[in-house]
Amino acid sequence: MSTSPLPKPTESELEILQVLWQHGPSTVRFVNDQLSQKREVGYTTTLKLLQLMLEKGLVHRDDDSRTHVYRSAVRQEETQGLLLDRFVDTAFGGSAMKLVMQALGNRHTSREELDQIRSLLNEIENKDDQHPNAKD
Amino acid sequence: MSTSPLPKPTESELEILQVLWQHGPSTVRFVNDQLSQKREVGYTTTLKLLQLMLEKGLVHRDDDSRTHVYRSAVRQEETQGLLLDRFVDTAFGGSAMKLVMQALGNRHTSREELDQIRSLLNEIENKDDQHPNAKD
DNA sequence: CGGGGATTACGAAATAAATCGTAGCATTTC
DNA sequence: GAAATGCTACGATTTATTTCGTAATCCCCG
Repeated sequence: MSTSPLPKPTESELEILQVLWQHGPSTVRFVNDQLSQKREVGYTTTLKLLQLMLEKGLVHRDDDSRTHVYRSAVRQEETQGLLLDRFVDTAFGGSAMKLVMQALGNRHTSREELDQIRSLLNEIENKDDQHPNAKD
Repeated sequence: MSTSPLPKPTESELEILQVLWQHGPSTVRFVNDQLSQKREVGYTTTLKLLQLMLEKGLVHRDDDSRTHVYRSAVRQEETQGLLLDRFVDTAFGGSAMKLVMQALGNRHTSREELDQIRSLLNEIENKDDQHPNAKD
């Protein structure tokens, strides 16, 4: 019943996943071009990373054609949730609350966003009341 | 204006900082005992880490007495803010909003906590009104 | 005093992550 | 059909981090 081993991506792997999440299935060339916009990175470096990610099960690969196409094997929300867990733990001593407070307090948040959060809060409160279980 | 280089602590260093933040200035022995409650870790490992952190400027050391006492040289909120920035960037593609939403959505949040956030939201909104403090 | 226990200093091994060079194969091009 | 081009495979190196062994030193207790 392994829902999914869900290996923990490193920072570089995360960068790649961002590209795949944002642009969909991509070639090594494309991913590398994207990464290169932010910083210098060799083609084979990106290639190697993607190969490692394939082994880890972080991505799938379509190698029908000579030029392989990679796509994310993990869902964005799920992965981010996982990382969030780890981060809350290591950086905030386990208190998600503190993290949220800090995230809200530290940076500028528009009124729109504030309202957005408010409705989320209400949703949570309601859902919590009715079906502690119903997800989705 | 360079507030301070503020070196980025690694995960292990973070663990130690948590101890120092939580318990105040401590001996190597104490820090090691605390860490050992979570996982096996050798005494000299902790010692070495603290020494490295001293060099990096992450901690101060009082070596008046033979048994040195270390204390954090960085403030908790500041450090956490720094890490949060980086994390938002690498894991959430820069959207702090998404992070907050996910943090709230994914885990159980008590009504009390929800209320806590609500008041924070109000505070922010008010403050924002009065002092359009262009922070950048 | 003198030994045992604890502490620091330091070097270096073990591990993890990222980067790249080179070789080899396939496809295109002339 | 041979050279040029572009791609993958793979090993090796580099860099960062964590871990620990050993030696020197100090302090307390008998």
